[in-house]
Amino acid sequence: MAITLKEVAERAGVSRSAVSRTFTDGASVSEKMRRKVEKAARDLGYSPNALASSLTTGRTKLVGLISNNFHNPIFLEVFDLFTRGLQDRGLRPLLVNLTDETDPQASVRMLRQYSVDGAVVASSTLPPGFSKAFRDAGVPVVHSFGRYSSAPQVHVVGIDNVECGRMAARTLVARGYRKIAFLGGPEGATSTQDRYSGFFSELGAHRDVKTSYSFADAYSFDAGRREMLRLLKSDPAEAYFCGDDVLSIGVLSAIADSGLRVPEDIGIIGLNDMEMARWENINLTTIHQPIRQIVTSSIELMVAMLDEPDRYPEARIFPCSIVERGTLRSLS
Amino acid sequence: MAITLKEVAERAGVSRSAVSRTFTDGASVSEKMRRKVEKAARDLGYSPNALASSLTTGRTKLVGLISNNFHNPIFLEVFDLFTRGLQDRGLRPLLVNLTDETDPQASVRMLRQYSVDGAVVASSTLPPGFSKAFRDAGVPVVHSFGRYSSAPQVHVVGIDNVECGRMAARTLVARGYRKIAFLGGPEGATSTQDRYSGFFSELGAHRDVKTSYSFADAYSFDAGRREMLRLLKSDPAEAYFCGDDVLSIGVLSAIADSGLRVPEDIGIIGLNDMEMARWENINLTTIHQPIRQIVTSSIELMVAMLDEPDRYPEARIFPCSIVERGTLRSLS
DNA sequence: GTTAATTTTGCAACCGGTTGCAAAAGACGG
DNA sequence: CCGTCTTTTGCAACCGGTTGCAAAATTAAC
Repeated sequence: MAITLKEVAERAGVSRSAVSRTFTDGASVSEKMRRKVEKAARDLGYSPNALASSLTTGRTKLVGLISNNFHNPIFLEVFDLFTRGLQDRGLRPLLVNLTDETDPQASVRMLRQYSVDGAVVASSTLPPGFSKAFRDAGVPVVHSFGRYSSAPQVHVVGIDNVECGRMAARTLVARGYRKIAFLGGPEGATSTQDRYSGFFSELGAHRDVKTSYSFADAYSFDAGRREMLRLLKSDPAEAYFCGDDVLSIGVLSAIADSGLRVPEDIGIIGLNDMEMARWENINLTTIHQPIRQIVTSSIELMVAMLDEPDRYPEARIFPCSIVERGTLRSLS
Repeated sequence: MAITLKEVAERAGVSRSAVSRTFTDGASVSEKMRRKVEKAARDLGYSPNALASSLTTGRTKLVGLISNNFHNPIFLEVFDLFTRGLQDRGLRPLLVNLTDETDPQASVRMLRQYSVDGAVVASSTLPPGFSKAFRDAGVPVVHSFGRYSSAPQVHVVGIDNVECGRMAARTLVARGYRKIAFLGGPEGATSTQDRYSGFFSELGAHRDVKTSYSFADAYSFDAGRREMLRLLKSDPAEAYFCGDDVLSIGVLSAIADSGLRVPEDIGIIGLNDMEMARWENINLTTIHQPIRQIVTSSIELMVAMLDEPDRYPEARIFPCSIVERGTLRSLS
């Protein structure tokens, strides 16, 4: 159906190699030849078949974009940034939705069938072992929003969730809260575990602070609301560090329904600083996660790995910062 | 790097064709041969190269998933549904972000280079001409959330936006509002235009209703809030039909800030019924758009077209319905 | 046990490109 | 104008598969 190299060659009256070379930059073609070929190509509406060429060059410019976070609005921004960033570099994202698939091998096999040049795992909940499966299969991989490890097996770009936990704890203590709780996201998520451990390691130094914790079963409004409604039934804490902004918003809604006020009766601090957090009717105090930088850096790392597949694995950690809005009582 | 057909053939001591046939269903292979080949393949960790086979079969199982809506949370759900639905049918979504690209030809060329089997345009703002460019290039295309036309040039799956406009108008009139406004999304979007025309065609029959209209410059919280703050300065209407839920939420926030109450002072009706609309702290009355059905139907249509590329174009229109929540005064 | 009908297998050409190599063409110097 | 060096071009093999066709192997029928 589509026009092939051969047809262009025939029309231009040159060899197939000549046509191939005009469309390969860096190849040796005279100006005269190039013009002749380009004319023929234009007349015929030819455009080279990227897949066929990948067969010999070994590069498809396809990059697997793998995620299981299709319910958290911040991931729409993540996808936006990734797709645009990859496109700008001539790479094509092959999107893989892991929602109902947890076996890394299946994804690895699939992406190898399509000869992707690399894979980006964009998820804060998948375990490090998942991305390792790609590396073991010889597929360059970057785990964005993944767990930081001091001896990373694969490239990781993200934040230090342990430090975020500490930061939240310090902030709450500084505001004078003395009965503090951790309301985490899914218990199995690495991000939840790390924030938990940072949070409580910091609070360990404060013997006068009463602590408690629980987990929501998803990073979602409903999960947050449900869990908070449960907590409100019996002796709630003075302030909660929530696993995520969207969870926090559910929590806020539960509190509002119960007739209590934020921040007067209960303080809330979230994490992510998603767009909604600054909506005037939410106005959530939260910890900012530098999504844009994480994505940009992930793409740069991916691009670097295409030229240097055995690059020594590194972890790139970006600092987070508190964004003060209206859901914690003020310092003074 | 990866294991090839030839290596498996050598190890199994059979011809390359034999190996190829064991991995092609419907091909003639004896049980004995199949076992021999499968053993060799397993030992070597072979998996066939989908791209190489596409060269001869003419099918890549790649489907372009094209959108420019990377800021509206409902599209995260749309992407979720599309990726899972396509995956379930063995198709692979190649994601194309059109945010900073408006020339259809560039996308068409790119997707042809990757020999996609088809393309899904998922956007309520792209003009019909955009998807037509794919059809003209011989790429099977479905425009999801696209403009309905009685003589569609390409397959369209979506809702009747004109009827939605009418529905909103009827609802507002029935609630006794007599000073009614249209607060649309981007003026250039086909969905905005259609809702506008339906809305005012219905109101044309009511001479006693005062009308007005304006447009937000994006389907976003900020745009809605900004526009509403402007409108509130001078003689606002009694009720607004907003182009979209996320716009409505921005509008609600502006109204709350101004000290007015919803629905007592101003009524709001949105469109989409996104997840957030039913959050207890938002509780938006809106028009439900059956996203799940639209996506499922789009995928079915896409799959059908793979077998029958010249299928006669059809429009599949799904009915919308009003979801009554708390932002319009009650009927009584 | 033969022979015919059927199934399985391998050969070789092909899909749409790329690329090493050697021949052809141009550029340069004298 | 000739010889040499450099650039451009075409040939042919290859990338990793598929497939029509005919030969080989089975199976069925007698």
